[in-house]
Amino acid sequence: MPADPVHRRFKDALYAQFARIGHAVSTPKRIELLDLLGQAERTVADVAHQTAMPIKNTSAHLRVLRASGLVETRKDGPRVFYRLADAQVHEFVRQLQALAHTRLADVERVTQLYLDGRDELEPVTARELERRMRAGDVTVIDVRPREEYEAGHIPGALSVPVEQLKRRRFAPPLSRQLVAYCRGRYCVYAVEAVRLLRKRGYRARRLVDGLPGWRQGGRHVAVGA
Amino acid sequence: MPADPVHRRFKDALYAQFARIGHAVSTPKRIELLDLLGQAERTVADVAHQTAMPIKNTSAHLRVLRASGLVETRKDGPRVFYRLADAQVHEFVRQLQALAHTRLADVERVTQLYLDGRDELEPVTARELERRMRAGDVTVIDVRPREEYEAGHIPGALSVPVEQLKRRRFAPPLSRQLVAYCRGRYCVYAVEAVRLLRKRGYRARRLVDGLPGWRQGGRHVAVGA
DNA sequence: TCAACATTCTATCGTTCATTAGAACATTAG
DNA sequence: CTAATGTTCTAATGAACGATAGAATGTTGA
Repeated sequence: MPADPVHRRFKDALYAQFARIGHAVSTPKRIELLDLLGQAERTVADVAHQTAMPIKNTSAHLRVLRASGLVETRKDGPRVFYRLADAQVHEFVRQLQALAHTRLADVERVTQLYLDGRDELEPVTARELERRMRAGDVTVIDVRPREEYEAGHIPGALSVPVEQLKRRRFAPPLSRQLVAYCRGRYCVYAVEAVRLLRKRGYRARRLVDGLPGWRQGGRHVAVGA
Repeated sequence: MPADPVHRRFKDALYAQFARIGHAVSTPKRIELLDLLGQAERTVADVAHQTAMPIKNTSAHLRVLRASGLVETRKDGPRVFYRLADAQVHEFVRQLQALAHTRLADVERVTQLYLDGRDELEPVTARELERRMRAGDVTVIDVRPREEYEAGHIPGALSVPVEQLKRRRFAPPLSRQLVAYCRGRYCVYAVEAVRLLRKRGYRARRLVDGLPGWRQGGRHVAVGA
């Protein structure tokens, strides 16, 4: 294989050029602008209004698009009209959107399958839960009776005793990932809670070994309401 | 025009999805990775080497590509193989490069700089090559690395990686007409090979647009050694 | 079980970039 | 000319991102 530095420099330069196009379509507002300009020639103020952006902002984006050669301008009096450079650009944007439609749908589906499949098989480890909580993509609920919660619980967890859960006192958005926990390995509250939540359409899992599992490894436990 | 906040939120969400694809191709190395993965399924270490990047770095980029659904993975033993998600991705990358080629004057300049007088090397069209091969008066050589040849090549072509060519491992009679090809329009292997062969007295030309150019039009591609 | 290897995860650093304010530049109307 | 309008330029800030080091994970073979 060519560790040839000349090849490398050439390739770097070449792909840097390609990336200029990619960069132009790497932001939502710019793609929306390209869509609008594909409809018809438009002024800055016009597209600014339609995209709900300040004019300055819009102007900056259009500048980037022009630097990448995707749009061209025409000046008429005080106004500047923008349009797509040619039909190939229109086709490119269209294909980008088609790709997003098919590929990202797949991503969602696969992710879902993966998560679901894993959910069936394995509860969450304390370690994994800790990581996910840091990432902020999971809500932890303590399904034991209130008193036990107050005596000690995972920091950040919500107190939602199973009784309340059954009465639907707890209704976060369906998109939210939930992790329930209770007393320990042989406590059925968490299992029941997970079953219930899944029936309602949530992605719910339970913490392995409950609160004791969390304590193991010296993790912090909060006390009080 | 709809200053309707619901419309706005919907549009923002929609274009944010599109931008995920755009973001994936907004950086030179990621486009280069997509090009490589379009040739054949590859391991992380493999593409890391070919793109002159540290493995960690490469892994991070591949992660982004996978999150956008453009590539997929397969695990075999300790190794992870990456490949394009489907043909649509290949086509998209191709179109991105074509767009860059036409829209960016700089692309032209850079290309000229490094591949001076490329057209003097008389590229052969796929159609013409096909005719000549049927007539049997030409030898086709694939100058890409062996793995890429095995992943797919023009039927009847010989695998002669440039390294071997330099070491004179390939020595047909001087009377033989040769056509070299590699990855595509921007691949320098074929150009280099043709120059080398001509210096040795052969009548050598290169296939325009390489293997992708052959594929276009639905021509058959052979797989294996 | 250990060791060796491939890859990914986590955290940090430095850079780039989107956003946005303020000033500047054109153009046209009066 | 001045004022009003439309647009761009310059600069500053904050968030996101790429690069990368170090630790962790997972897999294979001894």
